[in-house]
Amino acid sequence: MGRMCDFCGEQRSMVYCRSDAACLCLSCDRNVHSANALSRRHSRTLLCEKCNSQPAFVRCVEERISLCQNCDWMEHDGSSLVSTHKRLNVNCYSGCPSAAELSTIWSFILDFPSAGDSTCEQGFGSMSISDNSMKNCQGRPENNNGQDAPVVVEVNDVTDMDKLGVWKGSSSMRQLNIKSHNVGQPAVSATATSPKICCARTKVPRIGEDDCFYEDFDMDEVDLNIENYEEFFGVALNDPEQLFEDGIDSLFGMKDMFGVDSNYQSACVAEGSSNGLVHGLQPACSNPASADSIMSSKTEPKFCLTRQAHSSLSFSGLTGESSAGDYQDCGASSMLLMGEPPWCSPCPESHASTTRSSAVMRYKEKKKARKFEKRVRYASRKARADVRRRVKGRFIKAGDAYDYDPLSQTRSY
DNA sequence: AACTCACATCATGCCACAGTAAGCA
DNA sequence: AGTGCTTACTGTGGCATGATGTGAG
Repeated sequence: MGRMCDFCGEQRSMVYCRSDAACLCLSCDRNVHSANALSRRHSRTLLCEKCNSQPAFVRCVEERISLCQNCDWMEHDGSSLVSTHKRLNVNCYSGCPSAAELSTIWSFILDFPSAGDSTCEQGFGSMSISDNSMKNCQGRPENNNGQDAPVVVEVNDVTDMDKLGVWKGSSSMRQLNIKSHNVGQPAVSATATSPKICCARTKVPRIGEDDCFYEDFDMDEVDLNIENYEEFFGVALNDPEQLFEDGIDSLFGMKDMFGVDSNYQSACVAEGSSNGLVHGLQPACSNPASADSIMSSKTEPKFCLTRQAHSSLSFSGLTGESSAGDYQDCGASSMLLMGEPPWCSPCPESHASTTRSSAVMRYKEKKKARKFEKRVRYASRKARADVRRRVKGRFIKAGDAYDYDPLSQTRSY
């Protein structure tokens, strides 16, 4: 018996909404996400049928089960016979697709239950699958290497790819590639559009900050503003009290500059926090020398010292007895599996200053554009707030005159 | 260099009300 | 221990407002 719908509590949940962090049955999914234009944009996907708590990542054809990244990893570990199972990407969707459209998105589910009427409430109408509202949740290009991926995401150009979050190189993708699973390789070369720092041979895609897989990660819970990149690039730091935390920030600042997903940063810091990593000056990483590495990187700022500290952090996120699920949304695993971090390749000295300035510039741009989305803890409250009428932004009593109605954008006076 | 001003950005509080937790019988 | 009721608290989004930061003169 699967998990019950978080909204009605009566039907078995089938889809997972990341924005709401909620598991919903198809009926409630339609009801909740037809409430207004914003909720219609929520990206949803199948619910993992094994853990019933995470968004599905792939569909195992042999086992006829949808799995999240963690469960997929455990089920199809390379050492096991089932690692050869054929698996299909599970796509995200938004809007209010009909049962038929959902069947198209997830064509591998033959017994797809009907969700009832296909038309959205409030006359919104269903959103066409072809309108780019549907996207690959893992940011993977579809249907490559002859894999019969359920839906082909049409991308007009590179810009559109970025907008869609298509092939932004999520950790999940890289893990599958590395493990040589049956899930396809990217048809679109990431190197064509992905900026890299003096490591042209690296074929690692840039990790997108807007990767939908992480979109509801709560950045508010951990203050991760990176303010110390200047120091990292050459200004000595004299305050040992601040040294370690700034080192963490700077590390992540480096990561951020080179395009690594900010959620990796937050996830790893969160993980570190749970281990007393951030708040105490405990050794940040699995080996005691790691913190010292960070320290030394501060007093003698060089790129390769950053790498040293980085790899230590990666290990801290992956070693030990922790469940792999703890890192499911953390790019750390892939970062580790990729081996050499892309920015650590030896660079000709003549390019160093150019590289650094461009990295700083890109980092600043990215920092400027960064979004700190908050996590919605109670989807039902959000749903109500989304449709509640207001006067100057304030909620009003039911029946009172209003100046803003999220549903109709009209005024009562 | 110090100051003022204008503008931009950020943080906070407010509102109604359903849901939740705690306390009590 | 379990049940039912009451009460207090929480969280949700858009807007207004004050605080803060920044650059020009």
